[in-house]
Amino acid sequence: MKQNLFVYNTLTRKKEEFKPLNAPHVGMYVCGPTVYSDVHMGNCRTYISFDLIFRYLQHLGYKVRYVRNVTDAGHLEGDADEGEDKITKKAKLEKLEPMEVVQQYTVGFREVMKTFNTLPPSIEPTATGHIIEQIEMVKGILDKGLAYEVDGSVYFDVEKYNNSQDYGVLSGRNLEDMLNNTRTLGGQDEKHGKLDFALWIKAKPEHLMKWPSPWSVGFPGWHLECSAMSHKYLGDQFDIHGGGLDLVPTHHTNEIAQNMACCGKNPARYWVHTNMLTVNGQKMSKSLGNSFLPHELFSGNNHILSKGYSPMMVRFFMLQAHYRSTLDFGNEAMEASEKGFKRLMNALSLLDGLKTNSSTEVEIQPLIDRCYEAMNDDFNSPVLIAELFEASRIINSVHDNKLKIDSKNLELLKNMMHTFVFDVLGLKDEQTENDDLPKIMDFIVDLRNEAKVNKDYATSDKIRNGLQQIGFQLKDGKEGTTWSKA
RNA sequence: GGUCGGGUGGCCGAGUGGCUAGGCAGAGGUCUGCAAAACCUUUUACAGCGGUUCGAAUCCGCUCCCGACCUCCA
Repeated sequence: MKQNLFVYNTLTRKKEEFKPLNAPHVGMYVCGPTVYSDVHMGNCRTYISFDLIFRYLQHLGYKVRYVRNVTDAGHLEGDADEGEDKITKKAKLEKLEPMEVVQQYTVGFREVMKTFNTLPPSIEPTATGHIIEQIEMVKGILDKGLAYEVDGSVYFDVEKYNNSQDYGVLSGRNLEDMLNNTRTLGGQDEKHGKLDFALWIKAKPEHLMKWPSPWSVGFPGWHLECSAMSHKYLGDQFDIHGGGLDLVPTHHTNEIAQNMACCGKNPARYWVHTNMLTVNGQKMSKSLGNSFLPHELFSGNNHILSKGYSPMMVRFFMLQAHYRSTLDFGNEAMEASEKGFKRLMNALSLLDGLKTNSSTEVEIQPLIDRCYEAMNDDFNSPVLIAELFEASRIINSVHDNKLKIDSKNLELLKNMMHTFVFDVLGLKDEQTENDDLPKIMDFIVDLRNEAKVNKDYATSDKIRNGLQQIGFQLKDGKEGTTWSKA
C-alpha cells in the first residue's frame, strides 16, 4: 500500500513529503537522556512520541535504524564551561563511582521505557563509549580551521563558521541578534566569541570523568557526542533527527554546525521536534520542581495527583495530543482520558465475539483510509484516535445487534483495530494479563446467572457488588453478561 | 529586552477559508428485576477590535493574555 507521509520539518517550518535517502531504509537519530537522575514524565513524552513515529515508519514497511544515545559523560552543570559535571556531583553525593550512577539511571530509564511499551531502539550508543570518535571529530573541525585550542580546551568558532554557513538555520535566528542578546556569562575568558562553544574541555584535577586527548586530559563538549555517534552509525547524512523542542536553539544548532564543519553536510534532512509537557501551563522541568516521575504517576503518590494511572493509560493520554502541541498535565484531563481508554479497550475485547450477517450496514474501508490519512499527516495520533472511537461505536452497535456487519467488513475491522491500537499506537490491554482470570470470571458469572434465573436477586446483587468492590464490573446485556476491570 | 510559538465550548484536545473532529462532563431517551455498560438524540466554541472575502476559528493588521528559547533541560 502506497502511503504519502508528510512530516513537519523544523528546518523549513513546513510539512514535507517524507522521502528517505535510501528507501526502504530509514535512519533516525533521537537525543536521549542524560543519566544522572530519574527521567521524568516530560522526558517520557518525547520518547513515547518518537516510539509512535518509529512504529508507524516500520508499519509502512520501512527498515528503520533507530539510534538513541545515552549521555553518560558528565556534562557541566552551570553555565559556561566551568563547575562540576552532573554525574560527578551525583556520584560524590551518593559516594558512588560515576559509572555506578550511570548504570543505575540507565537501567532505570530502560525499565520505564519498557513499562510504557516503547520499542527498544536499534542502537543505544553511549558517550563514554565513543570518546575516540569524538576526538576524531574535533580533529576534523580543527583541520577545517573552524575551531581553536586554548590551554588544552578546544572551542568551535561560531562567527567564522557563520561566514560560510548559516549558524541559525534551524532556530531561525540570525547571528547578529544572537550576539546582541546573549547574556554575559562567566568563564568565557578563553573563548574568542560570545557564541563559541566547547568541543573539548580540559579537566580540573578534581574531575572524575576524564580522558586523554591530543589537547589535554579532559572530556568532550556538550554537543559533540550526538554529532559523532549519529555520524558513526547513520553516516554523513540520514533521514530524521529528533529531540525535544528545547534542544533546537543550542544543542541541535551546534550539532548541525559540528557536522557541517567536519563532514560538509547537515546531518539530517528532516528535523523533528516534540513539544513540552506542561503542568499548569508551565514546562515540566527538574529545575522548576514541577516534574513527575513515572512511578509517582502510577501510584498517585504526588501532591498534584488525586489517584494513580496505569502506564498504558498515560501513554494513551499523551497520544491524544499531537506531538507538536504542548500537553498540559492535570487530574481532570487524565481521568477523562482514562475513561476513554477503557471504552476503547472494552470495544476491543468485544471484537472477537461479534456475529456476522450476510449483509452489511457499515463499510470499514473508508474508516481505514481515514486512519492512514491521519497518521500520514505528520503522525496525527489524536485524529487517529477519534477514528478508533468511531470504530468502537460500530463494534458496540454490532454487539448490541443494532447494526449488521458481514464477515468481510468484520475482518477489516478486526485488522484495523489490532493494527492501529497495538502496532501503531503501541497500546496493550492491561486487564487480560492473567490467563486464568477469564475462566474464573466465567464461572462466577455462571453462578450469578443461576441466581438470577431463580429470581434470587439478593444473591446476584451480592456477587455483582462484591466484584465491584474488588475492581470488576459486570455488565448484563442481551447476549449475556460481560465483565471488565473497573 | 530579543526571537519564536500559542490563546477553541464546563475540562482536555483536533482542525488553516464554506461541510458535526473526538474523549470526558451535562440533559433527555432506549435497554434492564434494579444497576452498570452500550446505543440514540441534544445544550455550551473559536481572546478582543478592525480589515480582506460571496463566505473566516482558519488569511492580514492592531490590542490584550500565556508559554518556550536566549543558561543544563525531552
